Amino acid sequence: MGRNQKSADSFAGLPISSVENQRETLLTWYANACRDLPWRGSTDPYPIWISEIMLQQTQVKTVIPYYHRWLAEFPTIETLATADLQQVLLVWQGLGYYSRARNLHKAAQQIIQDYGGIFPDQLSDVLALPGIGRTTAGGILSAAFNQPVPILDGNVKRILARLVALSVPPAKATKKLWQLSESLLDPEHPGTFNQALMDLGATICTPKNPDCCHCPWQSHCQAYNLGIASKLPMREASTPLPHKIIGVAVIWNNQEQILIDRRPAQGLLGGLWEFPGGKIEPDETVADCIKREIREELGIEIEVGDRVITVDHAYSHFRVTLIVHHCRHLSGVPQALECDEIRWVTLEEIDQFPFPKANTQIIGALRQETERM
DNA sequence: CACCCGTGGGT
DNA sequence: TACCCAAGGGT
Repeated sequence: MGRNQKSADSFAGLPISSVENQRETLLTWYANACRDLPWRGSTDPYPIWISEIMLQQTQVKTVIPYYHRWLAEFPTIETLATADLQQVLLVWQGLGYYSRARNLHKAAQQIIQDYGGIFPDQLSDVLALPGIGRTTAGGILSAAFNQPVPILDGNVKRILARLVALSVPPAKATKKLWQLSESLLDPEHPGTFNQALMDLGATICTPKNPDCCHCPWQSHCQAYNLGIASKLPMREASTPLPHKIIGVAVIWNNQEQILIDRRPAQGLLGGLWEFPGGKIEPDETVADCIKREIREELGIEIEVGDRVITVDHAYSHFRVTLIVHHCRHLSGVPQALECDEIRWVTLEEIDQFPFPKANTQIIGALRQETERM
C-alpha cells in the first residue's frame, strides 16, 4: 500500500481503516521479530497439535526438549495411538498436567478410528477431540490450514486487556475478549497473525515491564496512552494455597526392593507411580501417620526407620511437605486397596515407571544414599 | 461458573 | 519466603 493510498484512507488525520492498519503494523513487526521455534515452518497438523498441547500453561523454553523427544518417540499419529499409555506418561514425565498426555493418547486413537489417521480440518471435529478447546483449536487450524479461527490464550488476553484498557480481570470479560480477538484477526493471513499476537505477548507485551517503546501497537494501545500498561490486566483476587504435611514410606523388603503404587487413572497425577503415604492428622506423629496410612492403603504392618528426605512442593492449587522415611515390611501381603496397582521394584528398575516431580526427588535421595555405601 | 489440574522460572 | 505466571481444558 503506497503513501497515496494510505492518505486516501484517512480522515482528519485518523485512519478510517484503523483495524487494517493495525493488522499490517503487527505483521510487519512480526516479519522481523518472529521467534524461530521448532514447530514453525511446517503445516503438518500433527507436530503443531503436539506443540499446542505442550504449550498449554507451559513456557516455550520448557517445552522444546520435550517436543523433540516426543516426536522422536511418537513420530506419527498412528505410533502415538498404538503406544502404551505408561510409555506415553513416561515421555511426558515432568511436564505436568498429565491429563494432557492421557488426552493426546486418547485423541490419537479417535483420529485413527474416525478420520483414518488424518487430522481433521473442521472446527467442530477438532473441538470434539479430548484436550482441545477453543484456543488450541484456533492455534492448530490457523497454523496448519490458515483458517480464520481466533485464539485467546494468556498472551492475547493480556495484549487485548491493555489495548482497550480493560477495567476488570480478563476472566470477567471472556466474551468481549473473544469478540475482540475475532474482529482483529487478519482474514488474509490468520495463521501468521495469530503467531504474531503470541510473539508480541511473549517478547514485548510481557506481564511485567512491557517494552512499549518497541511495540508496533503503541499508538493503538489505550493502556499505554493512559500510562497504565504495566498495571494491566487487573488481577483476580487470590486466596492463599492450603498446605498439607504428608508422611511418606519407602518400604523395603529383605530382597532390596521398594514398594511403589500406581495412582488411580483419573485425577491428580493420574496413572503415575508414587511412594505410598498420606496426610498427617492433628496431634499425630510422623511415624504413627505413616504406619496408619500404609495399613489403610496396603493392608500391611511396617516399622518406621530413619528419615530419607523432606520435600517441599507446590502444585497449582495447594502445596505439600513430604516427610519421607525408610520403612521395613513386617507382616501381611500388600494389596492395592486405594490405588490401581502395586509393585516391588529395585532402585535400578524404578526409571521404567513414570513418577511425579516430588517423587523423583525422593528417588534421587535414595540413589545418593546407596552411592555412599 | 468455580474448581481442579504440575512444574519451572522470575521477582 | 512467598507469590506470580506461563500458547488452557475438563467438569
